[in-house]
Amino acid sequence: MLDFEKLLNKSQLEAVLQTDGPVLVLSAAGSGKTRVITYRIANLIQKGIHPYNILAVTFTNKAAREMKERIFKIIGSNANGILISTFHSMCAQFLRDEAENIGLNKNFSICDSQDQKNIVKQCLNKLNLDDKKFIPNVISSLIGRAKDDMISASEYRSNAEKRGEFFFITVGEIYEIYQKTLEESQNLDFGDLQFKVVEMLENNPKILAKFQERFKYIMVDEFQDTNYCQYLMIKLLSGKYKNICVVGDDDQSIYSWRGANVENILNFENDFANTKSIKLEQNYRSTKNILKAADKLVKNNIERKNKTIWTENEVGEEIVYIQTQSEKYEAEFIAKEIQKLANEGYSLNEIAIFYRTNAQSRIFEEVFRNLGVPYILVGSIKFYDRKEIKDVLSYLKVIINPNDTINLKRIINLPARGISDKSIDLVESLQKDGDSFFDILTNIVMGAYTEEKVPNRLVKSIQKFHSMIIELMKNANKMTLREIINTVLEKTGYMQSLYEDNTIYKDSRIENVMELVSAAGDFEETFGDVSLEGFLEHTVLINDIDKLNNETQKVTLMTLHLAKGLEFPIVFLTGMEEGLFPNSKVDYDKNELEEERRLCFVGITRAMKKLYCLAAMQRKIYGMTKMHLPSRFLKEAGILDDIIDKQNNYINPYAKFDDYINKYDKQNNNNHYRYYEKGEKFNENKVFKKGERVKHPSFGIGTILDFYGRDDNKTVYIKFYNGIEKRLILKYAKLEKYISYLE
DNA sequence: TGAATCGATGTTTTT
DNA sequence: CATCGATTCA
Repeated sequence: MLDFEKLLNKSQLEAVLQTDGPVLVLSAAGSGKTRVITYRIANLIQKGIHPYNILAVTFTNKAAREMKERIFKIIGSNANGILISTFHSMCAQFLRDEAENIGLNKNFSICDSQDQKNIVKQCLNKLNLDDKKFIPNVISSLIGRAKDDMISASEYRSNAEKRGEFFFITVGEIYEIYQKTLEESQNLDFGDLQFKVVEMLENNPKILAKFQERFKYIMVDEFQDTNYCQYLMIKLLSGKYKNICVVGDDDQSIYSWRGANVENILNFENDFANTKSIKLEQNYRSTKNILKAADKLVKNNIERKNKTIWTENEVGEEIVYIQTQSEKYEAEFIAKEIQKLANEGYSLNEIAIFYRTNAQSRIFEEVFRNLGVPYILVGSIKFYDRKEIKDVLSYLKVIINPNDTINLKRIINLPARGISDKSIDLVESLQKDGDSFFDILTNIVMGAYTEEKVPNRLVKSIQKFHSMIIELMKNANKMTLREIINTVLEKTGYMQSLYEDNTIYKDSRIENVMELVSAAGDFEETFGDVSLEGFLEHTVLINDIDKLNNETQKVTLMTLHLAKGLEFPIVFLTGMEEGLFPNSKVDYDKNELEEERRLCFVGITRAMKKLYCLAAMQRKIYGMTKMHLPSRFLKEAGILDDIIDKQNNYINPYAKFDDYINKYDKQNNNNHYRYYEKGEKFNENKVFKKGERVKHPSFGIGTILDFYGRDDNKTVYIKFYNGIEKRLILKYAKLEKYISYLE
């Protein structure tokens, strides 16, 4: 028996023991919510609840896996049968289990956001719409949001018609065709997985009753990130026994642009009668200094549940703020600092570097590679998103389900086998109701059409392709995953085409495809699942971060979004600049600034011992060098004061942004660090460069003409405004940079 | 059909 | 700056 009273603090204990009825756990960052969830599950099982009746939902596979590991560590095989899963994997599983009862093909494919975008593009073509006006990215995200909100295509359209909004009426039309395309190809997108489950539960009382009976106890992690559809699902599933425990933190809601609805957590008590609310406010992760900054920052948000976050941890080190000349020196500074930290005894996997946008990772990779800092980059281009991987996966999907037209069309002429886009159009024109694309191919092969309708040459090409697919389908049953993939690579000529490819991608593509084969092998070993279906589902629903393991001696690089749920002793928050973070693309009027601020809060609260905040004065964005002021968040968090001294003609960066930008000397690109720490003046500079204007306490303002010597003897040659030219020992000269914005 | 070139475009992205 | 996609050219 576990002694919960010893293992948990008062509120944690309360949350663990309160097993029945709706429970809302508001857990501040680092307050041990995973601990609560795992012990709560342990408690349920100890009380005699069968694990089969327990469901725990998370958002990432990593979180799910960690939770499983921790539970099995605590109570071992007693936990067998428990369902700990992400919303999406869980839904995919439900749908496959119930496929027959709801008229779904059990072998449906799941398409990712890239596929979604491509399908939208196809729909635009069909409807003859301008993709400048109806940007595929925007449309697919609108469709995604609609599904999150449980709005079907027809509803979407009729809603728009009621409002008389032309743009959205058209979006509705696209949505309708998009949905038809998916259905015909027996594909589900991420939104569908959940939408269909809710639909299934709403329309089939028997199925609903079965699920309700099974999941007597339900727990949801990161509840602030749930969307309306997920919320409904949870409400339905817990409808009978009402043993629903949700855990979340409204201050860490950073996915509203993905349909997450903070209201779900804010209104939980109103929506579930007799909710027991528990607050976890003691932080076990960070030092007082770090926590103070995070708390100070997030208090600037108006829309939040009021809570105090506190810790008994040590005060710890001051937060370090560094401003560098450019993004390159930002990276170099960090590299050197990492070296220092490593010498102090920190291991590299204790260090993380966060940034707002993926583009920022590039310079870190470059600098770290040059300086030999081992790093692991999480996110950005995901392995399974790569073209060559998607190609091979498309083949596999077609082998499982030849009616998957979306993927069939993707690979039918890849490598080229004489079935061009025109040929595809021709084949489609022969389509009759109920026929899939593959059915028509079969008909053509069977000789159902005359030479006039389908030219002989095309029939031959299609025959070859068709028999190849049939052959692969037959063999797939008898082979291991690895063998299947290897056979596909060989028989389809795809591997051959990679070798014949003479672009710069050749080597990496071959390498990646090999990697896929070994990933399939790993999958067989780890999951003991040898089914192709299982592997394919894994490839769509898994994310890079899921593979992140803490064993490797490498520094972690990732976006702030990916950082949620993780913790590191040392954290570097980079690119803390106005325009970048908060990002200038967010709509400040639509509360999106508050979400940026929460993102910053998430970043700060990842740090356990030491936090560095970095900003670059200038940064290349899309090839253009732009000047940036330090982020307002630094000021809000009390990390950076009003550092610009008005007496010295320096303006307050938070007051006159444009002035500062316009008048900054853009020629400035000498190679030195230019940084100052908290409390120091903006003009703190030990290094000067030729042509720069300086201010001397007695001689006044002048221009640097040249330098002589080095180190302590370094002499500077200055021509002052009153005509006097002087040679001065730099070390003793008490020079300041002189930058006037008032001229 | 494939290479080549031009030009538009670029916030974050659990699944 | 770098990438992707569409159009054009061979």
